[in-house]
Amino acid sequence: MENLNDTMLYTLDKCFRTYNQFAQRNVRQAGYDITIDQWLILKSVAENPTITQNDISKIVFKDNASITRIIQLLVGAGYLVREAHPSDRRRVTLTLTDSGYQVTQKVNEIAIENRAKALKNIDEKSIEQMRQLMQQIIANCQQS
Amino acid sequence: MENLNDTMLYTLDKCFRTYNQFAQRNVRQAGYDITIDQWLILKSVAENPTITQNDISKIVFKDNASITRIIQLLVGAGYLVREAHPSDRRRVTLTLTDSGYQVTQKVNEIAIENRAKALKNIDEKSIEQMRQLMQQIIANCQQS
DNA sequence: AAAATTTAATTGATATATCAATAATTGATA
DNA sequence: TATCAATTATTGATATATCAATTAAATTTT
Repeated sequence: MENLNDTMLYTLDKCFRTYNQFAQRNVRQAGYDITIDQWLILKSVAENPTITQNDISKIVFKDNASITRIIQLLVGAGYLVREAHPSDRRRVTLTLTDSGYQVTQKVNEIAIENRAKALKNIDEKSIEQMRQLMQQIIANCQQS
Repeated sequence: MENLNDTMLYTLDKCFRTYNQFAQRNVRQAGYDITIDQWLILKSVAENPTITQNDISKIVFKDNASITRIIQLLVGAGYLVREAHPSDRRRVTLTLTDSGYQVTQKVNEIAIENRAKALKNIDEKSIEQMRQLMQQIIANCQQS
């Protein structure tokens, strides 16, 4: 059996987890009681007010059921309002409350700092190369 | 607010999740009722029989508590045996059962195929570059 | 229009992630 | 050696992930 450490995908796993933990820690230390995942959903709604939960699940690459539950928490926290969709009653209309909007903005600032710190000392070209490589991996996994 | 899609770390998230879902699907479709996370722990024990749960948590980059719970499931499934450590009673000695060893081997074969499929059409040099870049990101996140 | 299909969202069950608190033991030190 | 500190693992509480099943509504087909 080859060594776990040798594989690129092991490093991908580690990189993802390390960054997530790092980003979450910074948000919490700044005094915001919200998870990165919750923020991503608020952000999606802020950027597209007519978005559906299905759309969100595709954007943040999660299961539909997860989105439902995270949104329940966000409604409970007073960051989001759920209303019936006017023309399609299967759907739900999501709206940010004032405090939801505030938090989204503030955490967004922290997220930008996080990215800058995580990508420190890495040049643009390398980042773009890595992005393309990851797109290729994504495509490979979606085909086979 | 910039677009979610623009960021490299969004792609990292997507790549990680896509690969994980892909790998898990292939293991399940091959008829094995085990998660990738469970397999990683079995593999760690197979490769190092004197390993502690703390060590495992570092290797697979997870919380200690998660490891405890995954191991409980693996013991319940008959893949692992837990015994008291002879000299240090805080520790636990983990041993693979026969069936645990079988499953570890079989899933390992699938994992190798998964990697090959995921990294198809990507040359060695690019993979190595990406690995180094991710190491840099990991280092950046661990410092700041 | 009635029936069948598709779509949007929810729920149940179980697995995993994370933080905080705790228990038990061992190691270090005064 | 008695105390304090560090280590190893567990547990509780809560959040998220995933699959499967379900509900309700809209769309398509017959």
